[in-house]
Amino acid sequence: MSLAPIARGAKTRAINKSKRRDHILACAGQIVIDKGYECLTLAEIAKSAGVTIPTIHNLLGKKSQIFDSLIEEMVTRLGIVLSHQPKGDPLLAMEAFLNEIIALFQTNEALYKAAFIAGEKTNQFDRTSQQGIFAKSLKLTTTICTDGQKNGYLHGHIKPAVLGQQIFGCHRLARQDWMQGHIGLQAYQTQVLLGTSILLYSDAASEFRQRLNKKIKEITK
Amino acid sequence: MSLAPIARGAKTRAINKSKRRDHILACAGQIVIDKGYECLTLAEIAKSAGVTIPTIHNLLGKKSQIFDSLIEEMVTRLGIVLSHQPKGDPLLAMEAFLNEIIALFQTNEALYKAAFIAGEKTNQFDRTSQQGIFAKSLKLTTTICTDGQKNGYLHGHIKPAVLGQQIFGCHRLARQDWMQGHIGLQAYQTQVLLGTSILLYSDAASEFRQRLNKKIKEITK
DNA sequence: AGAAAAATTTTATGTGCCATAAAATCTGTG
DNA sequence: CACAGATTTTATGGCACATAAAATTTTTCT
Repeated sequence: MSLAPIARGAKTRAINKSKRRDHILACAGQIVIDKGYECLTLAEIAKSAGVTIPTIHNLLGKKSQIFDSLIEEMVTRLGIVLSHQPKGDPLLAMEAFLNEIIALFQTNEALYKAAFIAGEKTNQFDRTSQQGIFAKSLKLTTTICTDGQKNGYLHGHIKPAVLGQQIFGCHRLARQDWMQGHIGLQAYQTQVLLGTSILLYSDAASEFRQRLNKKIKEITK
Repeated sequence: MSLAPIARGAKTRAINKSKRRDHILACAGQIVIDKGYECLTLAEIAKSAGVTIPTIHNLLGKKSQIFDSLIEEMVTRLGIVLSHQPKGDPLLAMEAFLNEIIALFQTNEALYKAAFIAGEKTNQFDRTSQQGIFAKSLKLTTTICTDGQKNGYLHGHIKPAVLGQQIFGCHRLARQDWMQGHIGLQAYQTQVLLGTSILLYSDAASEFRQRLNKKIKEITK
């Protein structure tokens, strides 16, 4: 009995496999964009990609793993946004952060929405992981509050960590509403900005407080 | 050709039908309590109720309608809580409101949780209806803020309607987290209370502000 | 009581979805 | 260009919801 034969052509095959995989994923993404999340069935993907269902299983694994893959890219892009350094007073920093997120979602609203829905269903957005977008977002809002205190914008009567978490909550709630189709990106933005302003207002030093009050009035007029 | 025959025994039948219906619903509820939401299949209900699947369809309609029925009672009870009149300063009123909700959910946590999940999936909690728990909750938090302003607890720099909505948001977000199993009822309560206190703090008059600050410190210590 | 009428339940069946084993096909390399 | 191994497909199964039509039960009326 000889040694097991060494696999030949492994590299080429791996490259091709990856290409086929990407093609199927692209089809899956397009289906979500065109027909919505609930139409993303294996049969639909198979038809669109010109393969059979078992091929999809073979290349991408279980259906939940298709979601995983779809989400992966989204998480990466979101991660980039979340690693930007905040600048200016807390309101400006929060606004910049928010605007970047909205702008990102606008590039492909349906797909991002679907990815979030899928991520929630499959518990993809590991809330406990320090690497996850959850932790990163929270860290960002908290950092802005901490800096805001250092630079005299906030009193610190309310701990920056607490304030940051509350503001992060505004983001989460608005995103939920958006994901579930109750509001659009425009309202998403407004809703978060209002909540953020009020929360900052609760701990703002006098001068900054004026600015926030003006902002709040402007939004709610 | 004579007249169509008049249905006989209609009343008795209706009563019995209702009983059978209730029995099946009770079984469905028990399944949710015992085995969780995802185990609530027609086959499971049928087995537990000692009937066949088509019988369930006959008595309760489509599966989504089973949820509707399960939710109905919950919404009624929640509606009762939501129609209680708030008393005392805004913090006390908000606390009373919150405590009633938590106490209610504690009576059968699994079932309430399942009902909320189902309600969200099937869009049961008509967000637009003035009769819905959504509108009622929002109205309650807003009323507390309005009263708080009248009685000098709040400045009114932030419109009571806006503040009420933000506080309502705290409830929604915490409930989401609870529904999705990320936090328990205890944390639910704490989270809402903290958010509420901070939001009230943002517009609180001097004396009340002290009280809120103490509360916030107490929760976040 | 017992037959007729109507409601109710069940049997049988269909559809849609995800999933996998085993057979058939294709691919890259020596 | 043949072969080894990777890849795809055919065939099949399981599970859940749903419904038509047959069988059964219940109620009422004589």
